[in-house]
Amino acid sequence: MRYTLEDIARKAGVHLSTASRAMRNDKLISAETSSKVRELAKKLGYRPNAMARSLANQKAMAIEIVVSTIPSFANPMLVQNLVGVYEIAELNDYDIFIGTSEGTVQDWSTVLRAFQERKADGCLVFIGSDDFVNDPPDKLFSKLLPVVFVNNMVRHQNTGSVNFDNFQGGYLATKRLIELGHKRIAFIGPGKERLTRERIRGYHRALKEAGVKTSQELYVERQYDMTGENGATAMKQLLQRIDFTAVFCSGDWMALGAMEVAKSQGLSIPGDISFIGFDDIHLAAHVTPSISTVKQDGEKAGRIAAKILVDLMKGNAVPDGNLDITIPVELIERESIGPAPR
Amino acid sequence: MRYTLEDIARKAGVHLSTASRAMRNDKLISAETSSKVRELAKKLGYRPNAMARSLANQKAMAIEIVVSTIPSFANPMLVQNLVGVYEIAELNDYDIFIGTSEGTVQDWSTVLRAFQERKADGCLVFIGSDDFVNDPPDKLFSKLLPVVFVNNMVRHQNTGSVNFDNFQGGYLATKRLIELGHKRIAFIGPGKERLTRERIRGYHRALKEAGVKTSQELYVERQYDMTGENGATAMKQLLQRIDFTAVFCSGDWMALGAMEVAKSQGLSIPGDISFIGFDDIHLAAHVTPSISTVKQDGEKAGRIAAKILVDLMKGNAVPDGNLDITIPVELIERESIGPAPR
DNA sequence: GGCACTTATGCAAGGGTTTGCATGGATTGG
DNA sequence: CCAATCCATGCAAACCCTTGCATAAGTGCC
Repeated sequence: MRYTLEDIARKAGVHLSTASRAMRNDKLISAETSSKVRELAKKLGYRPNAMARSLANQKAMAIEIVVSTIPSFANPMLVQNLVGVYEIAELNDYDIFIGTSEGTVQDWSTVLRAFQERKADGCLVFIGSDDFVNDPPDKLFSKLLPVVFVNNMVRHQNTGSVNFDNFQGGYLATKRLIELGHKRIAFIGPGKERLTRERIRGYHRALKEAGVKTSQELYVERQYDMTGENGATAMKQLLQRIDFTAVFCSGDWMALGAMEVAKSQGLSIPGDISFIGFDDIHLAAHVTPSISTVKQDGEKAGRIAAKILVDLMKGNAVPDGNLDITIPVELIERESIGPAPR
Repeated sequence: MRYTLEDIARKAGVHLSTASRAMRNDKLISAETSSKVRELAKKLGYRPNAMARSLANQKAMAIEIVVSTIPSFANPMLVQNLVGVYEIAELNDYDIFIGTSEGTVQDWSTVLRAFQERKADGCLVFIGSDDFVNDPPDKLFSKLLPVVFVNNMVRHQNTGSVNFDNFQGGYLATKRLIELGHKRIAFIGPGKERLTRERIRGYHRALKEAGVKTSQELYVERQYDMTGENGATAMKQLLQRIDFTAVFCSGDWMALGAMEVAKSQGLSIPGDISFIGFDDIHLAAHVTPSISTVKQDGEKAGRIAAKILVDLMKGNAVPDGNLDITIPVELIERESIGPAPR
């Protein structure tokens, strides 16, 4: 048997509205009545109907997590983010549900739908590609649905963003390679992602500072995800057309794929080529050789993003400076890098 | 501006209820009126309020995904499952949200809550541990909330399950090792998980069929997850106390961790020790040496589980035989196994 | 002891849909 | 031409909760 508030009220001998207030510990209700109602509710296992409550409150008490496609969850960084998000969501009584942009990168329909159907009070967007944000429909923002972007940025009303300091990451990694004597440093990554472009900026800055000439041939931009396969393909192209002594990969998976190719061609790591990745996925420390990388605190990013979103959803005033956050990164040195071969 | 059905009705010059039916293409409404209403709704961007609709229908049109903790998503098999689940959910207009059992394995509170608060019409449980199912509260099932278990099994009313043929997997893997001449084959896995226990059964069966004596010392059961760390720890214990030529690991991550330990101790794979894993995670093919493993079609499991759940939620009759499904597995041979050293 | 307050509770509208039943007009058949 | 039918639409209750306002009972004051 599932009880309704009315059942509880009747059995407790009070009015429906009194029971409602009692359940939420409203100070209007006497401590005596209040506890009587609450105990009865507890005994009967009563729980308020979330839909009715949402309807009355005009709050869904839910956050939509937007990813491009479900396999995105295979990205360990996203999982880390999620841990942080969940922590904050739970603390604030928000449920979390999943939406996809259905592959069509430019597709805002999920976000819009969540809002229009009032299934969520806000969205957390984990899509890094530019396409997604270049031309957000006015419809969306004019309606003031709170949205927080992770690894992306859209400045608008009711919008926040959380990004790692990708520029700094690219800079630190490249600088370290230069310190080790490398001059010809290749880059592999998906150029359509905002975060990769930032890393490239850091890469260029470090090269420029050191007076190392950059060459267009040293880039390989893959169109899409940072998968091992893409890393491997890019590596094969690089090996065919140019010589170099180090590779900076915009993602550990890509680094892993690229390293496999190098190994299979009999190259020694880091003897012949040094590799440096990005993300510090769990695996990076567990392969041979272990991968040097730029570490990002994914849980922290998730927590911050969720906090901003909660504030926006609750209508709390958030100082402009706290809406767009950049999180520092850290270089982790492991076996995959070494002095440049002479 | 967000419109309500009443707005649409007024502008279309019809009654609220007529508009409601028109939106759903009810045959009661004339084609003319119907299309007039629908076009107007489309033009104004009207979308029904999901909460109000849920309240009226007594359907949340949502599925809750229950995992033990968020980091479970780091398990690639779960992600594969999710791909399948999402496909079916979307097809049937169900939303998906995430719940955890909050670490306390025995905690059914999330599942109960989803049901009591009517936020979900059914649950998909991705928790393999026995604790979780040993003593499910009657409350739960007496209320007939549809639940489908993946990698676990609870036979009850309104309940389904999807499991891989773990027995067969354990059997095939072990048999292959035996064919390669191995006699002392160790096992590593979390014994509290139903799926691992099945694999152990298969392992024993193969040994028994071949007349190979099994030894208690060859097991190492780790309490919890199939992480690389646990695999490594177990491997260290094994190496200290006994000699063997092959290890069957109940999970590729464990195999990877165990292999790292072996390599770090100067053992050659598969020269000195053969390794075989389970799951065929993406990574298995990309490490050196690549890992032989038992492959499971995760997406298929997800799809089947979701289909069963949808049927249960909709009240469709499901023949008893279609409620508990076992999916075949396949042995994938890679570099990590070879003939037993003599 | 009447007045102004405070405190605890009840009343009823409102939130946006769905849906069984009633109604009114048009159509058919005898 | 009227009764019987049918079709399209309107009416109102129901889903379950929240909340501003009204009411009733209890307190203190002069």
